[in-house]
Amino acid sequence: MHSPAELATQFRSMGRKLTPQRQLIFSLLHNNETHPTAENLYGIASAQMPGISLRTVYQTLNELAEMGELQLIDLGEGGMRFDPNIDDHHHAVCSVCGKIRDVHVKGASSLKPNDAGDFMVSDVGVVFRGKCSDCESRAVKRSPVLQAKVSKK
Amino acid sequence: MHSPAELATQFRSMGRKLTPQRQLIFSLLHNNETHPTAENLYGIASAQMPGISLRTVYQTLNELAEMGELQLIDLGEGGMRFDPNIDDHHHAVCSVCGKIRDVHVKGASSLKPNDAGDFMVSDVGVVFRGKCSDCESRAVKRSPVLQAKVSKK
DNA sequence: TTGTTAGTTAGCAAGACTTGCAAATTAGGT
DNA sequence: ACCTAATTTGCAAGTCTTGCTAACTAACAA
Repeated sequence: MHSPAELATQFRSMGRKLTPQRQLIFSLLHNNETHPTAENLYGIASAQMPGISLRTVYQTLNELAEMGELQLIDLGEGGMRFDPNIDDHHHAVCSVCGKIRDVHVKGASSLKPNDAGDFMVSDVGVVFRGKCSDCESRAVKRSPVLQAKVSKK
Repeated sequence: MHSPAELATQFRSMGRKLTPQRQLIFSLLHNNETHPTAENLYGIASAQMPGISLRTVYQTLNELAEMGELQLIDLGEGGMRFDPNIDDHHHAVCSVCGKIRDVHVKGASSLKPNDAGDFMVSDVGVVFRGKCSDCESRAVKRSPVLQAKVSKK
């Protein structure tokens, strides 16, 4: 996603208005790596601008997506996630905490479907599922063995 | 997915009943490569068994998914798709006709996230988006150039 | 065959997420 | 300060899926 300032210019050049709501949403998305849902953003936005509506958040997100400023991610968990990172990247999803990380994948763009006739690939998406380092270390700390050690004190 | 007969045995060995509804759904899924939605299956099932409920279709699909007999695919198009193919495979989605094809991808399982710390990968999913051969050839047949040729007759 | 009962089904209500709509509001130019 | 088209709100509605429960039935035993 471009910077809030650049987006502002772009919106105006399209004959669209630069409302405080839009500015707020631009700023909340800028450098945001949390892959928020619309509801997530609405929660944060409400704190800074009481009265902003969820409808407006959705609307602005859709506009940005149409402009190619956001990547939409649907992991089948009941809500779309919005990613302002539009680099060529992929995602790693922790099945414990649910967090999504942006990851780069060497060789991803040269992957090819082996048996799909003459399918013309225009985009490749890779999703890794597994356990992130935070959850892994937390699991170790709470493992039965270690807990036994602790409780012997 | 295992064969309907094998699923029947498996269900019974779990103390579950082999109802006509389940048998029908097993048969509709067997060798089904259309990646149907619950609604799709309900439509076909209703034709053969008027009165079967959509609720039952969902229920059976969820049971099969929990048993690891189905793969769930969510492409962010507003409905889960069910895939009885549980081989190690991936998907190619045509952005014109929406059809999903099962594809094998050489090297997919050795892909690694480059910058996600110590993320422990347990599963990798690849989705190709593009245009399938059917839609490609259809586009050629209807191209302006060819249409001009045809209209000159 | 009949009886028993735990597992299933059907149908509807409700929940989660997202969009349509129309009235009220407002940014940006005159 | 005024106009007007764009935007925001709030609510209703749409889509997909699940919760709930009364009615039903497969499976087993006598």
